[in-house]
Amino acid sequence: MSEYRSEFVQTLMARGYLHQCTDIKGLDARAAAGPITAYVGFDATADSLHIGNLVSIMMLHWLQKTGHRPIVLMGGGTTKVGDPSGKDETRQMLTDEKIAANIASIRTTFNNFVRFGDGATDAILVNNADWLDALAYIPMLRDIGRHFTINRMLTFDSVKLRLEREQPLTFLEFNYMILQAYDFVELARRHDCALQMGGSDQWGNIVNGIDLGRRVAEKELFGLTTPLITTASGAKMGKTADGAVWLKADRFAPYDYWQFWRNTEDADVGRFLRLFTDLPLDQIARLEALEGSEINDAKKILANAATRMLHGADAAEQAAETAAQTFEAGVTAEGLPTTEMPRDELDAGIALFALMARAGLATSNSEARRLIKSGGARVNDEPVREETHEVGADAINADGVIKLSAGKKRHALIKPV
RNA sequence: GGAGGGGUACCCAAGCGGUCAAAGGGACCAGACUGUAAAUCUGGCGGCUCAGCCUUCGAAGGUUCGAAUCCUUCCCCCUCCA
Repeated sequence: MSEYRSEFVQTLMARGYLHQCTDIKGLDARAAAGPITAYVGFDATADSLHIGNLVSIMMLHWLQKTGHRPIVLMGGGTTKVGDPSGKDETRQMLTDEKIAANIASIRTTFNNFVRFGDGATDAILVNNADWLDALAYIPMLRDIGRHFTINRMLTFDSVKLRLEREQPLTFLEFNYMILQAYDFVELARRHDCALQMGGSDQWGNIVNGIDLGRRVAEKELFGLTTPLITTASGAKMGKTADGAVWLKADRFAPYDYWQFWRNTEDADVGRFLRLFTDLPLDQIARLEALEGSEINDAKKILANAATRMLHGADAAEQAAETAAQTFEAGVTAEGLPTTEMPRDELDAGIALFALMARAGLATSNSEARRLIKSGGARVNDEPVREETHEVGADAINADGVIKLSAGKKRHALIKPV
């Protein structure tokens, strides 16, 4: 039924990963003819990727699953330069040590999405600092720089925006697009990489790489971008009460990650199942068709599958179990975020608002007071409206902890030690 | 270089001597309704053991009993002219 022959392109189309492609027919033909190598570049400005990177990561997953070889490109070199896209101001400089530490931290995220190794379609992870750091200035200018006109570089949004606002754009940052283009050429030479994938904001940079590849390496390269994922209500995905949805467990716990998916809007369930899980399409079609409260089952499956992909089966199961106990059985679940507290401090008694803040359910004592006053606070599932309510050792429940709740969804445990 | 306009809380944006911890909207939090959904309605939305106090309206000074509001200097943005 599909007009495409390669399983890779068919999958991209069917699951909704494709936004733009430089030559979809050509890419399809290449992928149908045999294994291709493709890459996605990731920034090393933080020690964790976030949910905005997930679509790209999933594309690498499908790439491999449909018989091709993924390259994870860590931007160890380009991070030193700083992508000016979408940034009003020059980004602060990171030290080499910090960048190296970030890369080391990020790389573990990929373990569950792609298989690394030495086989023909095994994924590899490379750092563009390996070649960018060693570039010699004059040869670089002569070999690469001559293919870029300032006229064209000035038309790029990332540059234009800065200039229009009279915000400084340093020569360093101005070079970013050249380096990213060069990355593609280098990967084509070293690893016979033929395709770059990325978010829709990367289109311009990707096209640059393709042009450069044709000129200096005489290779035919392809590029494709993924759509920007928003929720059905139009909000940008991944904003929560306290910031971004991170992919590293120490920044965003697996339980919270599971909850994030569990709370997906009805209208997004099918789309998210296709994008963020590896469940078969026919199963997704059935789940998507569920109506009314039955769609909650689909959301649990989404949460399980998405959490499993990132954090593994055990973590997913545990999160699901914690959620089932908390929301369905109404018992105290061990898996909730737990804060330890010295026993003697608890014996002395502490005001509820201070305890809520300490447990991370409010960012300040004032916020905790408001929360309690507005009726959102519970101690061991009993509503408490008095902000200065003393909590002491007598509040320790049968499970040996104190369960605090902020609203219906956020829970935390205080554990005496 | 000349002439105007402007910088207000997470974001947009009112206020232009006291009644301003600062209108309104968005985001966010809680309550109601539900299905741990959306939409809707209600309340909240600087900090502090909080009927009170403390710190905020680009920065620093000043006038005044009293300043986000007036004056001085400085920094930054926008528009038009050259």
